[in-house]
Amino acid sequence: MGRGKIEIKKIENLNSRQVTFSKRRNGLLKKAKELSILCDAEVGVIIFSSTGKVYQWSSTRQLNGKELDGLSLKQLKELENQLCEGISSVKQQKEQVLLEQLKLSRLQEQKALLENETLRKQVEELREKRSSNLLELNPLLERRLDSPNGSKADYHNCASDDDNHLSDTSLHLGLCSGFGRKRKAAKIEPIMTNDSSGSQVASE
Amino acid sequence: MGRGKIEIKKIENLNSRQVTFSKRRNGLLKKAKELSILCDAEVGVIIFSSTGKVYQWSSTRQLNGKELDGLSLKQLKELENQLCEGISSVKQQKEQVLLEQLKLSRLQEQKALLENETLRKQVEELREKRSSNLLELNPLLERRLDSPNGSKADYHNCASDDDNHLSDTSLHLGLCSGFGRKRKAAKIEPIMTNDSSGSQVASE
DNA sequence: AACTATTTATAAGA
DNA sequence: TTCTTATAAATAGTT
Repeated sequence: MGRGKIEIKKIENLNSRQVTFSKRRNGLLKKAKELSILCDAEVGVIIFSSTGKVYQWSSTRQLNGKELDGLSLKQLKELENQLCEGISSVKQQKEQVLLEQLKLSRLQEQKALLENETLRKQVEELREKRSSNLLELNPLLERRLDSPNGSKADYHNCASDDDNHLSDTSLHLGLCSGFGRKRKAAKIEPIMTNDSSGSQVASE
Repeated sequence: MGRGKIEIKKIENLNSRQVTFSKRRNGLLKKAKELSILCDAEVGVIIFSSTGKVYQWSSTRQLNGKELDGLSLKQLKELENQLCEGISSVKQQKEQVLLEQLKLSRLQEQKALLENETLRKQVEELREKRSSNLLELNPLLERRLDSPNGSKADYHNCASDDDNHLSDTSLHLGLCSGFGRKRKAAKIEPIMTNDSSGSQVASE
C-alpha cells in the first residue's frame, strides 16, 4: 500500500527500515486499539525494535501496570525464578529440621527402651536371687514369696494405682507385659527424606 | 476502508461485531508478522475475544508455546491457582505428618523414661529388701552385699565404665547385657513423606 | 464465505 | 524527522 508493492522480507537499508518500522509500528498499535474498541476485546501488543527499544500497548490495566515498566521479560523471569527457588529452599530446610528432630527423638526413645530392658532384667535377676537365697536359707518361706502373679504383683504395687498419665494403651502394655516378652521396639531407620518439592514456575 | 466510514466505538450488533472481530483480528496479526519481518523486530500480540477465546502470535518461539492454545486467561489463572493450592496443601500435610510423628516419638520417649524410673526404684527396693532379709537371716553376709556404691554397682558392671547415661553409652549397656538381642525391634510406623509435588507451573 | 466500493495505510519521494 | 501523494491493502456493508 504505497507507491509500489513490496516483498515481505527484511529491509536491508537501515534508514528505510527505521522509517518503515516507525510507520508500521504506529499502524499496528492503531489497529490494535481499534480492534479492542470496536469488538470489545482485550488486546495486548509488545514490540522490541532491533535496537532494543520496547513499545507496548494493551487494552487492560493489568498489563499496563507500572511494575512492568523498564523490566524486560527476561529480567522478570529471572526474578520469578529466584523467588521460587528461595521459597523452595526454605521449605526444604524446614523439613530437614523436622526430620532431624524426629530422628533424634527416636534415637533417644530407643535408648530409653534399651535401658528399660536392662533394668527389667536386673529386677528379674534380683528377684530370682532373692527367692533362691531365701529358699536356700529357709525353704519354708516359699509360699510367701511366690505369689501367683509373680513379679507383676510387686511392680504394680510400687507403681501408682491410677496410671493414666502419659496416656494410653501403649503405656499399660509396656508396664503389664512382663519383661521377656517380645516387645516390639523402635526401629530407627526408615526416615527418608525424599523431597521433590518446589515448583517451578509457570508454576512455578 | 470499506463501503463507508465507521466511527471507532463498540459495535452493538453482535453479528457484525463478531464478523468485524474476525476480519480485523486477522488483519492485526498479519500486520504484526509483516512488521517483525520487514523491520527485524520482535513482536507479540495477544487478543482475548469478548467470548473468552485467545488468539496470540509472537515472533519468538517462547511465547508461541502450544500450551496456551485454546485456554483463556481466566482458565489459565484458575489452573495456576489450583496447582498452587494443591502444592501448598500437600506440603502442609507432609509437615503435619512429620509433626505428629515427632510428637508421638517424644511421648513414647517420655513413657520409657518414666518406666525407667519406676524400674530403678524397684531395683533399689529389691536390693534393700534382699540385703535386709539376708542380714536378718545371716548377718555375716553383710560385707559381701554392701558394696561402696550401693545398688548402682551391679548396674555399672554390666554396663560400661563411663556413665553418660542416655547417650551412646546407654545404648552400649543395653547391647552388652545381652537381652537386646531378643528384642524384635518395634516399628513405630514408618514415616511416609510421600509427596507428589513437583510443580508444574510457572512459578512457582 | 465472496464481492466490491471505499477507506485507510503506507512506500517512495521531497 | 515530517509531509505529500500515488498506490497497495484492508475492510464495511452487501450478497
